[in-house]
Amino acid sequence: MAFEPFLAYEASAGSGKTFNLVVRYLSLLFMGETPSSIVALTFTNKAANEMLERIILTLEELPTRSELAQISRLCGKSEEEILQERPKILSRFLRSDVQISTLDKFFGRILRKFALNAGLMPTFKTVQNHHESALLERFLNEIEVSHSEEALVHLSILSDKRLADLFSLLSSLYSKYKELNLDAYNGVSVPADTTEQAMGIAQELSVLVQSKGLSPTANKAVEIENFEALLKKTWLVQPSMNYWVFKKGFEPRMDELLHRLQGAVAQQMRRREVLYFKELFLILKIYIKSRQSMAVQNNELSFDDITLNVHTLLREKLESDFLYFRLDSRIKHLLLDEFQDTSVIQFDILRPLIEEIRSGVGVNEGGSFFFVGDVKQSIYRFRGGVSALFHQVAEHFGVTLEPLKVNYRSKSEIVDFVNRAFLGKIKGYTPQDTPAHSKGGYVEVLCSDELLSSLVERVAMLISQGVEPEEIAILTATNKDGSAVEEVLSERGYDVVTETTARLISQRSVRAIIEYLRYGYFEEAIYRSNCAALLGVEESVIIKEDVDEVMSAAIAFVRRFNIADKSALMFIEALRGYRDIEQVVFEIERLESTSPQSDLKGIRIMTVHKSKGLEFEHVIVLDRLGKGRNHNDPIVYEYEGSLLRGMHYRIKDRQEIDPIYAKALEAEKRAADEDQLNALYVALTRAVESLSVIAKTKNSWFDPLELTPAAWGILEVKPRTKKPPVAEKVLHYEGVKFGRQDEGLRPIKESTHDYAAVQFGVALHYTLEMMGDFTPQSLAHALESTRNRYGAIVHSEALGEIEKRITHLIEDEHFSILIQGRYYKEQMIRHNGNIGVIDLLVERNGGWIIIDYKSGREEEAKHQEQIGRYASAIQSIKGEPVEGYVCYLMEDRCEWVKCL
DNA sequence: CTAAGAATATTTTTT
DNA sequence: ATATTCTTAG
Repeated sequence: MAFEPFLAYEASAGSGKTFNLVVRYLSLLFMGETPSSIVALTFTNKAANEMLERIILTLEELPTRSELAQISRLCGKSEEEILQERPKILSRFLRSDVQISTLDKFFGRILRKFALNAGLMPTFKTVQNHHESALLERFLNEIEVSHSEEALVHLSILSDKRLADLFSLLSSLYSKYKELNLDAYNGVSVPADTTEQAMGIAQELSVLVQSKGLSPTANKAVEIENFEALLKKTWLVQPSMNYWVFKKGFEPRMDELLHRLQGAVAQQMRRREVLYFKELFLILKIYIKSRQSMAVQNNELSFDDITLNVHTLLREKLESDFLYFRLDSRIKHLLLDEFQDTSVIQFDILRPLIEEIRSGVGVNEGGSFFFVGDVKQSIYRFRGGVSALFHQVAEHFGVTLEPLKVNYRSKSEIVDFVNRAFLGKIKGYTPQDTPAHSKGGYVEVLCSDELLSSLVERVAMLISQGVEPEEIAILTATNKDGSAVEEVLSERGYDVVTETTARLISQRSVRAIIEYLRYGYFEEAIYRSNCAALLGVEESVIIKEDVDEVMSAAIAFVRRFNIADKSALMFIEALRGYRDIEQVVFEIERLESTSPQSDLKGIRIMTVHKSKGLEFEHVIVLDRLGKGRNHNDPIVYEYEGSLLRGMHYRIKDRQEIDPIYAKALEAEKRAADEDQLNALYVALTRAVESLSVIAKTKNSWFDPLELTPAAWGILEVKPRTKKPPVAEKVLHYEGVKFGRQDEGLRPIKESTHDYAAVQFGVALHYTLEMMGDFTPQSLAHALESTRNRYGAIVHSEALGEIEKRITHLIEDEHFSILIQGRYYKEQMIRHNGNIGVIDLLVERNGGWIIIDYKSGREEEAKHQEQIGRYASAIQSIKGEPVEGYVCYLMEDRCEWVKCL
């Protein structure tokens, strides 16, 4: 098998996608390519980190890894040759600017580089949401300036929507505005108004029906006051009047009139549609403008803003020659993971890059393009993911497409079950094979109307069989379901780990505080009712109080109702960052913090979407606790492959009288059903050893699979494997940064429950990390970044405090002596399988100095132990003397503790 | 037993 | 916005 430069794998669940990505990546390295010429992109940070780790681990353990043979075959070198080159390759990899990241980070990096070309500041901050009220204000201002008030009002009346609903529609349209032709309706003439005509026909029909001497019900049914009332009639959308109370007096003339009436109504609906889109696109243009000027003014960009700006920059603004020269003429190899989730815009940004590679001329000679994905696991359509791209791109670029058919993850009973469940349901489903050694496994399907108690039962059963809680994962349809499961399991004394994405402000206790503060500020009863409902108390118990002192009002409230959980405490800390009550009530919805995670050990609970790409020994998939989905997008999008072909205005029952619309609606329904099926596929393919499906008896999420309660195989529990102490393995990264401390590499200790202190520590480290060197100038610069990033959480006194403490450090004599030499910041080391970060590592005269900053002395022993571990790690790889220091950045001075 | 119409309950997934 | 439940007429 020779190296195929243009290759894609259709990788079903568990078929070794990461394995193949790693083999591909390493083969490129062993073929002599530099790490910086290879860009590998995934969708989640988790996946990016995993890939990086796997690459390093594989390189480390290459002699014993199964990847070795594959790599050898791919790059046409003998295994001996490869092993011989390994140390050189490893060391080069570790020294390089490795480009393994998420698409969003990659785009963010490009945009920063070219920020000035895009009319942005390179220091822009990435935010989840824009400041909604400010954006609305700006938008209305633009509306006024462009004299479009009338259009806005008209649009609002046409669609019978409030401004707030229109506004959220606009923000969802914004992310795909590049796919729309905003001028599509410019020359379209508005169909003539047919209300009169329709009313005339309706009148005629009414007279005809009433002449038949039918029942009062029939006569009443054809009584029509106005056009709006006509639209509400059920008979209007029937194929014939020969039914129900009318059939007694039916004559063909009635249907003739009915069909003419339907034609007139359909045209009226089309008229509404044209009017709607004309106004909507006009307004959307204004929205886009205000959104962009808002981004520039606040120096804040959302993920959408970044992607769209990069697109504009790369596809519209810059000469491509100039661009690629500056962007990175070095990008020679592109590896894309989870390709089925790529959006049209995202791919359009990458397209020229692939075309360059495909051209194969000049610097691009010998380039390659590789992607993996599985259209069966495409579940991000709502976010713009277009799975049709997968085959389209493969065909367009002449990419060899190969299926990976063997499932290495799940035991055979599970694979067989999944094959049975999805064969004939997912279009083109090919059953997966299992290797001989993964015989066995256990699957059960339960039907129950007491989902939660059945769940508890299953969990108890697994635990009683000797399964470790950490090996169990419960997958839910929604985050809300996840919280419900969490609640019921922790009530029974189980440890749980929730990985549902719960924003701090959506926690019950926090919401209650917010509603209370709003009640105090606005004095409107609705907030009191909300608050009382959240707390489950009588409304009269909520008393309006002065909330000008936000913090103390919130603290008093929390004490009174005894709701001081972790989230509430963290929220109160976050309130510190707000100027006054006004800022709190108007801006709190933007607070981005997430609620603190529960303990690290326990049963894992997450949504199916979150579980994608992960695997667990024992999986329980729980039916949705609430009702099924409900789309309320007023627009029906019509796709042809990856191309947005048309948009239709959603009107109730329109499909009955408008075949074109019916077709679009049908296609949309099919896509939605497919999404649901794909989500189920993801859910059922996470398990290694056992899988339990707990389904409702009616309106089940699993209905499309037509499952019947049964069990297959035997539940086998692996004997408790005490992890043998792994031989100390260390690895030292040089000059590479793989993320920030606050992004999960350093678990934040919460033992003190002092969130202010935690936040302070994080901000302090961030500032130190942002400093180019240890001068007052770079401190000032770094503080600016910190203010941008943590301004909402860390109050300004704390920033002053950070400045003071770091100034002590810069001026510290001992420090200036210690850092004489080459120093590396934020060095990552792998240590017994864990990744650690050394704040500052100094290389001097054939020796090393490790410095770790701390903001408090609470856990001194732990700090020293940690430094000790890092030191022995460095010592064992470098074989050179190492000194370790903990540097306590105190309010008035630096204190040094030498370890080792 | 069937269908209309009113009243009522319930209503995602995330980088 | 839609699914479900209830009432009513035939």
